[in-house]
Amino acid sequence: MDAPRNNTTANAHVAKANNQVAPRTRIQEKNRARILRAALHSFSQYGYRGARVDQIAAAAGMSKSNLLYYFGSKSAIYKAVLADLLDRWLTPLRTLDATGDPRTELTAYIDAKLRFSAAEPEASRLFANEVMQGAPQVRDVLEGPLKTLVEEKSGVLRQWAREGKVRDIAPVHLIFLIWATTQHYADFAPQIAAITGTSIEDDTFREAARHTLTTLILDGLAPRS
Amino acid sequence: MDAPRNNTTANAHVAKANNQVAPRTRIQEKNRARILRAALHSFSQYGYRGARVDQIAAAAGMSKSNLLYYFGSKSAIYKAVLADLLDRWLTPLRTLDATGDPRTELTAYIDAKLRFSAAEPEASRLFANEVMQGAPQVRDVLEGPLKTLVEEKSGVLRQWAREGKVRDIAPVHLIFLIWATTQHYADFAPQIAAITGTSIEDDTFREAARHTLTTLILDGLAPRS
DNA sequence: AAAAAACCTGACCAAATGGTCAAATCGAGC
DNA sequence: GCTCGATTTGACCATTTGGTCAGGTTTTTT
Repeated sequence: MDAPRNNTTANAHVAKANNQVAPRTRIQEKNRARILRAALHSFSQYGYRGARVDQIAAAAGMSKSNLLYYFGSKSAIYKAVLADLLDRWLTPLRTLDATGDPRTELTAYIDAKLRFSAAEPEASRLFANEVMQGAPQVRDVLEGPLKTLVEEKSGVLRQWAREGKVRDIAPVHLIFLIWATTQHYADFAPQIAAITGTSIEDDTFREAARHTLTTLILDGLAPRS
Repeated sequence: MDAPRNNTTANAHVAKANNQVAPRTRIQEKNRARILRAALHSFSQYGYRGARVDQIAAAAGMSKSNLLYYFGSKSAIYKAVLADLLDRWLTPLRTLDATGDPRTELTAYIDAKLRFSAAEPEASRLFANEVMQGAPQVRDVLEGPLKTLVEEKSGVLRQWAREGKVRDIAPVHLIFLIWATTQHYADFAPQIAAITGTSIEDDTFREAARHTLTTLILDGLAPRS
């Protein structure tokens, strides 16, 4: 994808602001937020290639030119949306605590992931899309911080196993199972709606999913007698 | 998406053949197969909108014009690929047998799904893509045959529960769990590669996934004492 | 209230994209 | 080797798409 466009005199300040965390003005703050929201919607539904800049602009309620005033290019919008998203996606796993009780910790983790799927299904889908397309933008995050984090939490599970608190199963596959199942409710929402008539955004349904998942996982993990 | 194009005199025979199961000639058979293979590759990686007709043609080793001679439009190719795929995707669940032993049946089902992810990761990704975009082409299949099938197999699980063979958990969520986990290995292959350095196509890795999954699920499903 | 900076737009452009078509080539049956 | 339908292609087209730009309007600063 493209490098950010050359800074013309007209908007050098914005191009600079794009790479900063905090927007300069109230208007920038508002418009950047609206763009990111609209872009998340489009990118999550159509993927990078399939999303259309003018559609994002329309959804954000502004002209395409104005959108490109804030983000110099399509790929710049995409990268901004993705950066915004990664942290929220990664956070729940970080909180898994080795000193806590496995049942409590895993229950909390599964619940957090299910809530994320319910609260931000589009974020989940965008992440899925990016990864499915070979993770061109986030590969370094996957190979770096995420890999490290998974190795660390695998260590937690192995430690629990040594302490006899859980069974000795392959930790990465358990982590994949939790990711897969919790994200499935967001990523495959249309399929789930077609079959069950409801969605993970419905509290009752989410509670049923949570209950079934935690039951299966925790009892499957319970040490054999 | 578009309706198939009008049959011009030049290729009415092909337009007709497109809707038939069997191609007329050896050349048609070969070229249609090459197109479908190339199209699966592109659509699974970029989604419907993101895929490019000329790219598919190049990957199939023919001119764009020639590709459009066999399939009159982009959406016609897409529909053909998807139709090709649906059956293979649905088959494993159909074989789940109420009269069999739950452990045997579920193990076989999980294994079949994992093998599908390993053998046809692109098919799995294309299906994921289609569903994530709201299942515009396959919604009727999801709401019809798939829903019926899921309800039938939910009945099987409930029956096993009544017979005391498995615990009484919400059947659909168990089915979703198996779908999610097994497809995850195909759909999120780049993420899995980044973390583990291998993929579900590797026999050893698939065996580890199979073992962890079946262990957790079967023991999680074992009746409480 | 000026001046400066930030914000916004419509007109415009080059490249890409899905698709058409007339004409050339191929290949099996006679 | 001729014929006729099947196959293949390159030239071409209309539309879409990401992006630019000159200039106008609004907001902030002084």
